[in-house]
Amino acid sequence: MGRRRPGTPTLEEVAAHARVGRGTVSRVINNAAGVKDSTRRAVQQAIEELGYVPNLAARSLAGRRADAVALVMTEPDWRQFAEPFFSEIVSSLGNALTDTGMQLLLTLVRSDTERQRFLEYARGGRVDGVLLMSVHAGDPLPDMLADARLPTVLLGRRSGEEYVSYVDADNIGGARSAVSHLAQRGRRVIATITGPLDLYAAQCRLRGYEEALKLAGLKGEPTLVAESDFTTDSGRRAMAELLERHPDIDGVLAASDTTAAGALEALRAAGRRVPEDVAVIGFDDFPLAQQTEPRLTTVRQPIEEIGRAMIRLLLEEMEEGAVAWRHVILRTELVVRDST
Amino acid sequence: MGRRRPGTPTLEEVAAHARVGRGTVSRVINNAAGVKDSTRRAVQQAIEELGYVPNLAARSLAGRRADAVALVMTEPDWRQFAEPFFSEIVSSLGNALTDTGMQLLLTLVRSDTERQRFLEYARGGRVDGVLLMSVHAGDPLPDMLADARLPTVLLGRRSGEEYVSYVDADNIGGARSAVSHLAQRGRRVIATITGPLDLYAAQCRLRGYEEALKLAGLKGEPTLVAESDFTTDSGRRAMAELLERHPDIDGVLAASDTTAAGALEALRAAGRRVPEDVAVIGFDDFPLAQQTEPRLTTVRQPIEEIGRAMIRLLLEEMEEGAVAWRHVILRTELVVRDST
DNA sequence: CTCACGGACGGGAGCGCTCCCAATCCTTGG
DNA sequence: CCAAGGATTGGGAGCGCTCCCGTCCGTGAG
Repeated sequence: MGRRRPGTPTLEEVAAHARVGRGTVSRVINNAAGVKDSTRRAVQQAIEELGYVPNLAARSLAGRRADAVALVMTEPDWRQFAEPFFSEIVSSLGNALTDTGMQLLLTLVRSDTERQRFLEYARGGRVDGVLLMSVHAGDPLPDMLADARLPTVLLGRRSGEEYVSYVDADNIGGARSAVSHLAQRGRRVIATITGPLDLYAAQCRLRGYEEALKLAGLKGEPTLVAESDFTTDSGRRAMAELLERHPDIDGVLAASDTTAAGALEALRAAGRRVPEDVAVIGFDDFPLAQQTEPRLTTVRQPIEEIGRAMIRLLLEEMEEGAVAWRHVILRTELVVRDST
Repeated sequence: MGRRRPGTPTLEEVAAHARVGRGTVSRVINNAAGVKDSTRRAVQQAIEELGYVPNLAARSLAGRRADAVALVMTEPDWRQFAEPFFSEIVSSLGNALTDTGMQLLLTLVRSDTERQRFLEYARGGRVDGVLLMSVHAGDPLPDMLADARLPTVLLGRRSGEEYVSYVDADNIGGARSAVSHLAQRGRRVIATITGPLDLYAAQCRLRGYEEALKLAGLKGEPTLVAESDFTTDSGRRAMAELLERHPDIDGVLAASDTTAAGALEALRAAGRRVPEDVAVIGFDDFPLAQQTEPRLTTVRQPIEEIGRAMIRLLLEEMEEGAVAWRHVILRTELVVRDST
């Protein structure tokens, strides 16, 4: 396959055109110090005139870096692709990356073939580091990346025993404070709609729910727990199911705002008033949470900070060569609105 | 910044270890012909033992290709990120790319800075070609890419006068056949919920709607047209608005299945039966269309084929160096279900 | 006027791979 | 048994850039 692009001018040609040496042009391009102002201008003009664009492959080869990081989504995430969480995270990563000059590359890993290809890509040095979206329990990719000594940061963790670097929110604490809040408002039959339980984050939120029930001296029953997959639809279904099992429910913690939105619909359909009959709390604090009727009380995840923290950890690992793992757990915050 | 990864073995070292020449190892890696079987095995073993991974920067520099293509989403698309269309397209592109050995890289361009950075990335030779998601009217990126002589293929076009290569569905024909179908079933007051009209595709669907009305001898009124942004919510709102303006509406063409789903909700809320009182047609034929109540009659876009066609065009341009523009318009198909 | 010193600048030495031609090795046919 | 011809193989010549060291020039002190 002949994929060559037509002859772009090279550094050398720019140098000749500006009547300076190769090194000087390189210095100008990377705006390093130690170039007289007049020279710099001359070089810049030559670059302009020739329409020079640095060849990144050559730079990468000589400089031993790629100036790019990958954000990988593995198959199970893919179904969450449509959820706001995803686009919010991508945005925050993009923001955090802007002044490093690195490109953010999203890649999809849906099969073994694709995983293999991505590994070759990453190990081949096309990215300096890898960010992984919410990894699921058995995902082998993080370890493969760690084995390849590629700087890697997970969003969330696969279990309590995670060694690869990660940034996570305090899901247990968030869920606990939400449920405590419900209990304080006098709710006595509190149900929860969890996320997919192969996600550690979903497990943690469930644990926080259980802990808070115990603390409040309320009884927890398995029938008060329904699983969803974070979609509005599954939230609606789960809520309907819960209502059928426990018509006396007066409080619900949903695993995400999207799920909570579905729960609200189901409650409305069942003729329950929110918050009078049933109080509802979401999780995440997406913009969505302020558009529901009533506006949603929810547990805020600091998404912007999560993105910043991930990039910071990644840069640190790149700096020192992935010799240590760092874990950051960010505090969550209960945002009280009209649904409780 | 020191982003160097620890010393991976090089081709040369593999060659030494297998007691062959550099060229032979290269041949084995790229599994080119002309290597004795015994030699090939020896080399493969050496690769295995040393854990060799080819350095892609070097390959890229020497081979003048990147073995990667970018899929760019510009800001206005970003809001559609959450729509199923997007993930379906990405999937189909991924499928179409599997046996070319190229990596698919999604990149986000949300600002001028990011556009500039992406251009440097692409012009710097880090990708062999660029795919652009549904471009909006004034988007300058396609032309910038064309100027840089980068193989580029758009999904959809910006106007009827598009020169850059693109793959599009026959939106006019699809809308026309949908509305004709409504007319044949005896509907007389047919409204439409369009997509964002700065998208040419949305304009085309509107045009098809108008043409079909004329053909059926029905009157078209501006008040029968409402604009949406492809979301379920906006579909619901648009439908409510239309019903208010024309309580006698008996047929609706929505700009997408998502919008149609919103319309269905609004109709239900208004106490209209579908299809008895009002017939509804969607556009796209997403899985969603079979989950609504009633199941949606819709205009099918051949997404898998769109993906395949985009990749095919891109490969052709890469092959011959972007000397010609190709346009492919794929036929759409009316899928009749229960909503008409 | 001479000498030391520091800021600018030039260009050699790779980075690790692909391309390609020349050299070498085997076969096969006479 | 020998030569011709195809199958294999080795390795030189880059690809375009960064790194870094040595040179050159101007300046101020002696």
